[in-house]
Amino acid sequence: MQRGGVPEVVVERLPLYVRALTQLRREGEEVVSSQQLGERLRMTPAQIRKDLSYFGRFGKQGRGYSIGILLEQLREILGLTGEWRACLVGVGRLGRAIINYTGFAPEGFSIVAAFDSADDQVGANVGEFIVRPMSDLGTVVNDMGVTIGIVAVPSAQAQAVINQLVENGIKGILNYAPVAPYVPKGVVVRNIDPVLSLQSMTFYLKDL
Amino acid sequence: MQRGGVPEVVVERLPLYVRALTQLRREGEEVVSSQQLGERLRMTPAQIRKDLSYFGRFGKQGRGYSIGILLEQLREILGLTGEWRACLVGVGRLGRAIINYTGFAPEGFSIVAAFDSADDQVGANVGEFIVRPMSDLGTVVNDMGVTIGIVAVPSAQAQAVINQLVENGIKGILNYAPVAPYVPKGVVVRNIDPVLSLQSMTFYLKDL
DNA sequence: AAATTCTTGTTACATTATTCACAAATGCCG
DNA sequence: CGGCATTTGTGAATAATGTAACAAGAATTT
Repeated sequence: MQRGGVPEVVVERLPLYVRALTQLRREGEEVVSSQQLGERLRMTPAQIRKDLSYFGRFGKQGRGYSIGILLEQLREILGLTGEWRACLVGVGRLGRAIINYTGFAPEGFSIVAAFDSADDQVGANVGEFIVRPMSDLGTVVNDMGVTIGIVAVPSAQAQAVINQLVENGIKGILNYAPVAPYVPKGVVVRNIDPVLSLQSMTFYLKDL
Repeated sequence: MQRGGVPEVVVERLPLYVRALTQLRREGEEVVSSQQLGERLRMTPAQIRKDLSYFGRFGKQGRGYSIGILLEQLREILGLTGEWRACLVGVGRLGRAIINYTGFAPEGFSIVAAFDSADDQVGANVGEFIVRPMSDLGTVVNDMGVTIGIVAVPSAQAQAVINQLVENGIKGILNYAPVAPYVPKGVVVRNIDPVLSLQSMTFYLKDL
């Protein structure tokens, strides 16, 4: 349990609601019940109602939730109303793929600079960016209002890079390196690690 | 070593142990205590011991765990002793990045075929593969012993693709599309969704 | 070889998360 | 309008997960 008494598991489900509601709205719906939302997301209506109740009372008995209103509220709660600026560190294959990934921008996350700790990458053109040296980090973070760092460096360098990001004021880290990084309290980390996912999957597959 | 009765959260932590132990072994260590392992992974020693106790008794009092033995046991438990063959569906930008990702092979996961549902991609050369039409799926799954499907298609097509994979006998799905797919019981899904990760991160960043 | 220090595996306890169940609203139908 | 069908928000009950505590075994020291 963290911030304002809202359990972290609950916070992690809110984006799911945002996504489902967005889709429903695109489909022309205006109202949705916890029942319907639950069917779509394959979770119990009770859980949805309970989750939402941590933040307020958004529904109407006998009717459900106004999609527009709930969506707006959730986006506000999650801090998704503005633009979030991120910098990428590591422009190897993975980093290049991340730069070219078109899924971030529509959700309000923009990559505004690319760094690499290897000298032979610095100065190179990647996507629309010129790769910068790590020594530029402080300036870029301050000047461009960067709050999120995306880490796509080899695991051996990941912790060092993350330390540098944190020292330069980065508050959120999206880590693609296969390590469990240490960060001081107040810095938020999310790990993206498909190998771990596969390795727990095989437990269930192994003698099917 | 029974599967029924082991909490899923525990199974999801085992790969973390495997990774930490592998690293320790590379560093030349032979023995590790739950205390040391806990420091490395930033979790309590009690949790590690409890997790392991679901599967057997691997440690020695007063000494700790033999890294070699524990590693071997965990790899066995997770089904990581052999090679797992996967096919990729979707050879857009994301799919191409996945094909070229070098992190899977060393862990025993190999991509052995690439598909696309768009006709204009079929026949194209991607990495070392010639992109196949979805109609080849059944044959490939059978002939090449593919058990895992990696989905990297636009979200609108994801569910349909997943249905096809399941119909053709795929048992595990690594889904990169931003949807929560429906699969019948017995099929295991893991979702990779960096946008969701960012969207829950911002909750904690929004008024820092 | 006794005392001391470690460290496991496990049981008991504490905390966290999910589901249930129902009063109170709301809308709809005839 | 009255009755019926919905559906929320929530407190209580249940289930799941995590932590602490400790007896017992093993290594190390004296």
